[in-house]
This record gives sequence, structure tokens and C-alpha cells, in this order.
Amino acid sequence: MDERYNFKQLEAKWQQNWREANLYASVADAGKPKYYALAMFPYPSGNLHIGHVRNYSIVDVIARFKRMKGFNVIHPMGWDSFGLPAENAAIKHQIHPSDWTWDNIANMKRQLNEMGISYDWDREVASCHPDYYKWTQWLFLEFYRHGLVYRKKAAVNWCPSCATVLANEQVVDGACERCDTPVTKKDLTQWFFKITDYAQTLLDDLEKLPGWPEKVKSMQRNWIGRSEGVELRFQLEGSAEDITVYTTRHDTIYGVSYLVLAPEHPLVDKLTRGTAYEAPVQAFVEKTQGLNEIARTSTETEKEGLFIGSYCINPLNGEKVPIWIANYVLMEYGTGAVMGVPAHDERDFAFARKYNLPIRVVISPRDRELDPDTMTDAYHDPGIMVNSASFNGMENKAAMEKIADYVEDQGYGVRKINFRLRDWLISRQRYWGAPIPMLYCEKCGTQPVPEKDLPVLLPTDVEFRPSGESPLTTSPSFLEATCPACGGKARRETDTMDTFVCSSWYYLRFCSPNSRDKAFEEKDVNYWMPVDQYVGGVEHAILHLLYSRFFTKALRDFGYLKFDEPFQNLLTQGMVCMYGSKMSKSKGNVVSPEEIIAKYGADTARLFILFASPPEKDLEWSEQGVEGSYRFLHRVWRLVYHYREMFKTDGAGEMDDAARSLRRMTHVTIKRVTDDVSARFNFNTAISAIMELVNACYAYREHPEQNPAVVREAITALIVLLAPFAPHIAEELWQSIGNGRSVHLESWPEVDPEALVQDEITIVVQINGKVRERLAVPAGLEQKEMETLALEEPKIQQLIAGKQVVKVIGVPGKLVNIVVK
RNA sequence: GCCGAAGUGGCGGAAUAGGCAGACGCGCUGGUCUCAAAAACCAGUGGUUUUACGACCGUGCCGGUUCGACCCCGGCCUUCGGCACCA
Repeated sequence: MDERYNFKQLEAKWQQNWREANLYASVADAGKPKYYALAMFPYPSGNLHIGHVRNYSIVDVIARFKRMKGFNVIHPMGWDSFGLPAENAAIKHQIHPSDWTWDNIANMKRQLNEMGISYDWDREVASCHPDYYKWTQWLFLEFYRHGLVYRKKAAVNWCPSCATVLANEQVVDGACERCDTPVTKKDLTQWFFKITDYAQTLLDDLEKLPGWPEKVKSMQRNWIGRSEGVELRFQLEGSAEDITVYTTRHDTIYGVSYLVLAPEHPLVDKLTRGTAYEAPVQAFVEKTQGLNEIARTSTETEKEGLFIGSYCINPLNGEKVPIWIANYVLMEYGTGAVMGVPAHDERDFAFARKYNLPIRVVISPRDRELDPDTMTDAYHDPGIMVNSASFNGMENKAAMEKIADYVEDQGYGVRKINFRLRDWLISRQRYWGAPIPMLYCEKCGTQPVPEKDLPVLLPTDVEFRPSGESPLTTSPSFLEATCPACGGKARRETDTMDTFVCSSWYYLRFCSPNSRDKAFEEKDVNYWMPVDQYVGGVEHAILHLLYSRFFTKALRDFGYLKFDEPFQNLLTQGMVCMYGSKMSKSKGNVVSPEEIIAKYGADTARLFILFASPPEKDLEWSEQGVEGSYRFLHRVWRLVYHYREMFKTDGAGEMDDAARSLRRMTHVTIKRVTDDVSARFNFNTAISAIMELVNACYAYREHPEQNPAVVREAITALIVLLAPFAPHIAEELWQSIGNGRSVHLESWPEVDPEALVQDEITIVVQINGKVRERLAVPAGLEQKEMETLALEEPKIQQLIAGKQVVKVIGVPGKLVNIVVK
């Protein structure tokens, strides 16, 4: 054994050894309990960043721990390798996206191996490989077959910089989530996944996920945005047509003083064409549409509108209601038409005041009367119905049900549940993605590519320059196809799929990565799935995690899966920060994992990152902290080195107090580390417990009488406990104390309850809740005896002298509190 | 506006079921070793006060429950995150 810890040589040695032994391969085995540990697979940008290191270190600890606990662990890794950066690099550097991507994958795989992460590389997948995207396309066709894919023309989000459309989920504050460019609207015919069919289930089943952070669940609830209300028809005056509005406040229908249409509403043109209102209305519509998404949907934007010259009839009270258009009504939500109730809605109130529209109170607070002329705010609290015909005097909450019943009975409208969630737009006008496997035949119309013709391969003869159209349109060989129905000429769909489609099912492919004739084998998937522990950044709280849940539910309904949630437990790891803000190239506060590993080694890097903060919290990077972890590993090394000879004999020594105390420490540490790792994923406290054991060993080293058996037990436990966190040094030390088999194949140590027993414990004596004295007492002392002992203590006697003891509270094993007056 | 999370030494953080606040690490101070330094090892390290023993204060703020509150309850403040002219 070397006297010094030489991480460089030892880490390389063991990485090679583990690879050659294929130590982390996983094989389905119905006789063993399985455990699926998964980190969100990365986009192969070329280099591992520190966030990856954190993510993969966390999952690696879990995987290694579960393996040692006897689980059949699957811990795969792959590449989310379609996407824009490859294409941008191709344009910039004249490299093919494929070459760029595969080079990056090779480099990142090397970096991951240098981290010592225990992946089963036999299961590696890359979403840009034809063997993978063949099945992405197959899934698309399955969804199509089941009516969950459709094509429609819609005003869609367009990112001018990325030159492609985006899903709603990819628009953040009106800007592209990738490049921050403000998104514009474009009318395009695009492919959609009907995720809205699953809105209710996606919402309800969040209840089945107690292992998910509340935060992520609430984000998904917000995004799905369920609301219960009523769709109500207003007859147009002097016409058979009507306008349907959606409202969640049908208790206020008697307070309607106007009706507002979205400027894009189809009736607007119809009602104003050829009237005096046509010109001003058109001007208004153009002005509103000129606004970008941010201005259009901001609460700050001044509410503006225009009367369009028509009236309709309030079905409940027969009143004539003027029809307006306004910038605050959105065509995309509900019916694109709302009723204006100024007395009870903030926006309507502001609008009515501005344009002098009547305000009628229909819900009155119990303690005062509202005066429409002097009100300064809309009233939206509960109250009593007024000015509402037969509903007067009712609680508005109760009236809501009654009015909904009435509306339905009279045929004025129906109860309606609305969702904010939109269908998922998956077409992308870019090259580096899975081609959408559809054909257009002049005779037969839209035709799916037959399964036997999959994959629809990406052509190589394409022009990458972004033009707003898919680069695939520049490849004649790709465009021309044969109609599977009539054998005539057909044209291929040239858009590719959103990369989130690829990442919505990769966790299934990991179960059967090499299956040639199926996306995944049912027996594999039903053995390994669901994922027991999923770990990744919170930035995917909605996007990837919602899409994956949708895929799993749909595939269950198609009959391919037996479960309906893909990820049992989810951990969203915190960001890695430096100088208080997230590491990013633009802020210039990045540290390179490669440099850290070169300087300190992978074990140090892992240890620091796990020790500095619990996994779900943000982590402040500190080079001094890294050095502390490095020092600790040296300290462990020297300790084992010091005791190396003791492993060459099997002699025991006398069990004196010091030996007993070290043995106790060993087992306390086993208990603490086990609890911290299994129950809480608090790796920081697990590591601190290991550090305390090391400190205890150093203290014991000074003791004149050494007990080799106790030392061997402590050191053995230390190395095994350290193995999930710092796998290389643990392996080296393990072998250097005479073990031939890998430490990573060892069983997790068991706590010996005998070792935890103490003869004497320290209790605290409080007077009025303040600690006044500490007493050493025999363990297991009865409450009464403990109280007596505390009261007899001279110092306590002195402190309570002359005072009246009101009460004595004894908590066995902990403390005695004496209440005095 | 609605929903969610957080607030503890100089710093990262601990306190797992209401029972010793500050584990562990960083930093700092002192010591040992050394010609010297580094490394290593040992000791100390919340604040105020005291020669000292000790005493008092202390977990964002105000109040409550309790023998006892970082922890539970009520009300605020601040920071971060999500949703938001969603009808």
C-alpha cells in the first residue's frame, strides 16, 4: 500500500477494471427485487457541466447504495441527441449535425466514466440513432392510429431566431425558452398531440405521486389550469345567431352590463361588415394583433375596447346587452367571448369606469351596502344575491349551483369544465429531429407511413440554412415517395418532431435497448418499470415530466403498459451557484468539471458536491470546500495506512472503554448513514457522519491499548460506507486491506444493536426550561429516580433554594425540567 | 392577485417525533513538529459581559400554545420559484 493517496493513478486503474469486469451490468431477474435509478438523460452539448456532475453523482449514490442493499439495480444512461444546437453548429462550422453530435457523445461518455458513475453502458441509447427514432416514429403512428395525433391550422408560436414553431410549454414570458427571442404568432398547419384528452387524468393522478415534490405537482396543476363554469348563449338581437360565453361566475349573470368578444372572434367581422363600425373595428383589431404576446397578455396593459354596434339578449333577465371588443379577451381560452360584470370583476370594473358602462351590484356583502357610483373596486368576496330575480337572498355560493341548474333546464347553456392546457404542437421546421412519418397523396390524402417502411431516415443531401421551412424540403430524394394506398406519387411530410417526443419514452427503451422488432418488450418494461427514483432539474417540471406522464398513460390505454405513472419518486436537484447566482457562461462564473477532476480527482469532486448541500437545495460552489473534501480523503487514506498491519492478523484485544466507545461509534455511524441515504437522501449529513467516524478513529489511535478487532471493524465499515460516495478510493482501500472482490459487490453493513447499548448516559437538568446542569446517569434509569437524582444535585439544590418547586418533568434518557416559582 | 418553498454563526450547512441550538466542513486564532515554511496533528472559535466560576442575549419580525418552541398555531416582513387580463 502506498503511503500517499494518489488519486490520478488509482481512479484510472479502477475505471478500467470496472469496465472490463462489466461490474454494473443489469439483467432482469424476476427472483430479485428491482430498483430503477434514473437521471434525466442529457443533451450532448459536448462537455459535462457542473449541474450534470451533481445530477449524476446523486443518482450514482442511490444506485450504488441500492445495489449493496441487495436490489437488482438498473442504472442506464443515454443521449437526448436530436435538437437545434447540432444544426446551428453545422451551419456555423460546416460540420454535419450527425458528426458533431456523435463526437460530443464520445467526449461526454469519456467524462462520465472519469466521474466513476456506475452506468450499465450495455443499455446506452441515443435518440438520434435510427434504431431509436424508428420507434419514436412508430409511437407517433400508434398515437395517430388511436386518434391522439391530428393536423390543424392554428395561430402558433413562432421563434424567428430558431426559425421554427414552439409548443406552448416552450414559451416562457412570451419568449423562446431556448434563446429568449420574443415569440410571434403565425398561422400554420401543424401536427398536434391531443394531450388535452388526458388533462383530467394528468391532474387527478398527481394524487398518486406522494413521492413527487409538492412544488412540481403544483406547477403541473397550474399548467393544466382546470376551471369549472358554465357556457351560456346570448341571442343576438334581431338575428337567429348567438354568442357563447364561458364564465366561472354564473352567480353574477344578472349583473352583466356588456359582452366582450376577442378581437379575433369570427363574429366580429360578420357583425360589422358594411356598417359604420367596420373601419374603426378593423383598425382596433389590427392594433391589438400588432402587440406582441407579452404586451397582449400582461395585466399591466391598459384595457381598451370598442363598441361594435350590435346587441344581444341576456337570457336570464331579457335585458339588451351591448357587444364590445377588447384587448383583454383572448381567443384561445374558453369561447373567446366573455360577459362583462363590472361590479364583481376587476377587469370589467376598470373597463366599465373607463367607458362609462353601467355597474350593477348583484352580490352584496353582509355588513354594508355597495354603491355602484362610489365603488372603487370590484367586489369578489362571498355575499348575498341581490337584483337577481328569484335568486335574491341566497348565498352566492349556493346560487351558483341553482343558476347552473336553471341555465341547463332552460336550455340557455351547459356546465363546462375548461382547461388551460393546450394540445401539444410537435412539428418543427428543422432538420435534426425524427422525421414525422406521414405522406401526402393527391388522390388519397394524408397517409401514415406503413410500419414496415420505418424508419423514415433523415436524408444527408440537405441545405441547413434556416429559411422558415424545414431543410428536408431541399432534399428531392426525401420528398418523393410512393403512396401506400394507391401506389401513386406522394410527398413526404418534411417537418421533424419536437425533441420532447423523443425524451417522452426513453426510460422505456432503456428496459429493452436492443430490441429489434419492438420499441420495448412488455416483459422487460413490466419488470423494470416504473422508475423508482428519477432525478433531474426543476426546469422540466412541466415540459418533459408532463409529456412523459401523457405518453405513459396513452401507452397504458393502448395496452402496452400495466402502470400509468412512469416516475414513482422524483427528486429535483438544486442549482449549482457561485457568488450567489447560477453558474452560467454569460455570468462567467463557471467551473469546469474536467479541471476539477484533473486537480483533485473524481472522488473529491463527488464528495464535495454531495457534502455541500442536500440534493434538492441550491449549492454554493467553493474551491476551499473542495479542498476540504480532498483533505478528508487524504485523512481517510492515512488512517487506513496507519492501521494496515492490523489486517494481516486476526487477533483481538481487550474490550476497554475506549474500544467499546469506538465500536459504538462504528455502529452509530452505520445507522446514521443508512438512515440518511435511504430515507432522506441527505447525503450531506451521511458524509458528516462518516467524517465523525474518522475523527473518532483518529482519537482512538492515541489510545495506548489498541484493540485490533474493533479497529478492523471500524475501518471496514468506514470503507464500505464511503463506497457509494467515493467509489475509487473506497475500492483501492478495500483491496489494500486484503479483499479480492470489489467493494461495490459488498453488502451494506448491518447495525449491531448490542454495540449501541450504553451503560451511562448524560442527561440535562433544566430549571424553568433553562439548562443548569448535566448529569451522568445509568442508562435505562426510571423517570422517578432520574427526577430524584436531579433534585438532589447540590448545584440544583442551591439554585432552587428558597423557591417553590411547582412541577418536575422527567423525560427518560433525555432531561429533567424543574419548574419553580 | 393566486399557489408553493425558504429565512439559523464570518461562510456552506446540522438539529430525523416539541426536549442540550450551531453536528460536520470551510475560514480564523493558538499550539506541536521544523533551521524555516508547507503539509500533518492537537486545542479553541455565536454575541455581550466577567480576572475567573458564571450570567444574560440569541434560529427574519410581533404575538400565542406549552414545564419546554428553529420545530406547533395566528398575524406580518423579506427572498426565490410557478401561474396569471384564463373570464
